[in-house]
Amino acid sequence: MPTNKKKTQVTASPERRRELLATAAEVFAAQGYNATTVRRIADEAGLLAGSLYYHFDSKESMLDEILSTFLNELWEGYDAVLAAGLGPRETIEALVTESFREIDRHRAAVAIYQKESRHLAALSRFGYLTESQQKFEKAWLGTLERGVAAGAFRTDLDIRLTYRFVRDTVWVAASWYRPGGGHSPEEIARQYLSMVLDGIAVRE
Amino acid sequence: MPTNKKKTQVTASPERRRELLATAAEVFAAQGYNATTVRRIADEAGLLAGSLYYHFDSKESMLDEILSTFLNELWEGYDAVLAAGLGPRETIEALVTESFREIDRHRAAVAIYQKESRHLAALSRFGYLTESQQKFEKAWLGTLERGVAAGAFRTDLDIRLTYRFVRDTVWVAASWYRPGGGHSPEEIARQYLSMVLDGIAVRE
DNA sequence: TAACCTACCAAACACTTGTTAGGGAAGGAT
DNA sequence: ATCCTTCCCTAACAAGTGTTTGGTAGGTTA
Repeated sequence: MPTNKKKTQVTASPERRRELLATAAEVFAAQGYNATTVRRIADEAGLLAGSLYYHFDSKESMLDEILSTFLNELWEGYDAVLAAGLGPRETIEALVTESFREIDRHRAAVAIYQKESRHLAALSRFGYLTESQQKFEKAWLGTLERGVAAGAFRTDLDIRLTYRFVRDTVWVAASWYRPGGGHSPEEIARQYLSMVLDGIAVRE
Repeated sequence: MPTNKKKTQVTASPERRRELLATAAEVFAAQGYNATTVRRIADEAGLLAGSLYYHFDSKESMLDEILSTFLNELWEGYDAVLAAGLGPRETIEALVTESFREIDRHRAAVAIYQKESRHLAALSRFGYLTESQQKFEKAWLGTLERGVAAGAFRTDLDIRLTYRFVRDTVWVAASWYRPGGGHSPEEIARQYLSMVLDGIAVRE
């Protein structure tokens, strides 16, 4: 026998899995996870509800795979940035740019993450969400603190407020961003960084 | 007979209604509307599921009342600001401050609004959500354009991107804000405005 | 040809959901 | 003492939920 697989799904082509997960992610993002029925996903994918269980253990495991795949890719990019040894301002710029690239690639997953991660974190299966969020906070807050110490960022701001500000401004973009909509991720990142770093008011 | 009331709920004290709506809003905000069962709300309020239908027509009408009450109060404040004839920068400052006050007063409703408004807007019953959103965009975008024309705001930014940026930075605060948590709404508004207007970077 | 594997369907299962109907206890008004 | 109003409970309903079981068409392999 080959290497032990999951219980239900004995054999399956990875391509078909990805297809189904993509449509599932789209529906989850549009309707919300709980409001989405397994039959709706099947409809959208062109098969019947029960047939999904040939590919996946459960509705929850679909969500799990969508989110963990996204987070893994995200941290690949983040870790590369954090390991590059850049200065605080350049690190922030690189993190923001990388974030918008991830939104471009995984906008459905990001939207789901934002809507559901809070109450999903309560389930032990999704414990990695809390881990990721802590690692995230450590990276961003640490960089901001480095920047304040190095004189790159203002000292008169509450640093935790600043952190939440920067974090939120980046990720809520997933709620309105549509790929191929005039602005490239890099272009959006540039404008966002310009606003966050220098403000929208005219200098005297 | 007294003035005609709704179908089911013949008589009821407005105070009790508000109590129940408050706990319902809290649960909706924490778990999401669809993930919240009517039994869970009843549990939290200390009565049984069926008893809620003495006070309300349906689960949906609870949500409706929560959101419309919030939006009515919000527009009371906004309209006052917009009618004051302030300059663009002062208008933005006043709108942001007012927004944080509303988050302070209706944080549960705001959280619900953010999570659910997108797909609720599809239902004709919640058509006022779309109306409100359009009015909202008109007010903010208009003020920003006025500011650009008057030389108060930068001209090199995409104005719609700026609008979404300012809008989102304000309202996502509802996801982490907790009343009585050190910062007053006015204090948070001051810091947010400082970041949005002048940026977080140190000036040369 | 026969055996096998992949990917699906058809039909049902147990359970949860929002909602309703009828009743009753407490208390004020008559 | 009787009635009425307010507020809740008990008990059930029908529809919709995620999931399972057994079967099967069509291609690949032996």
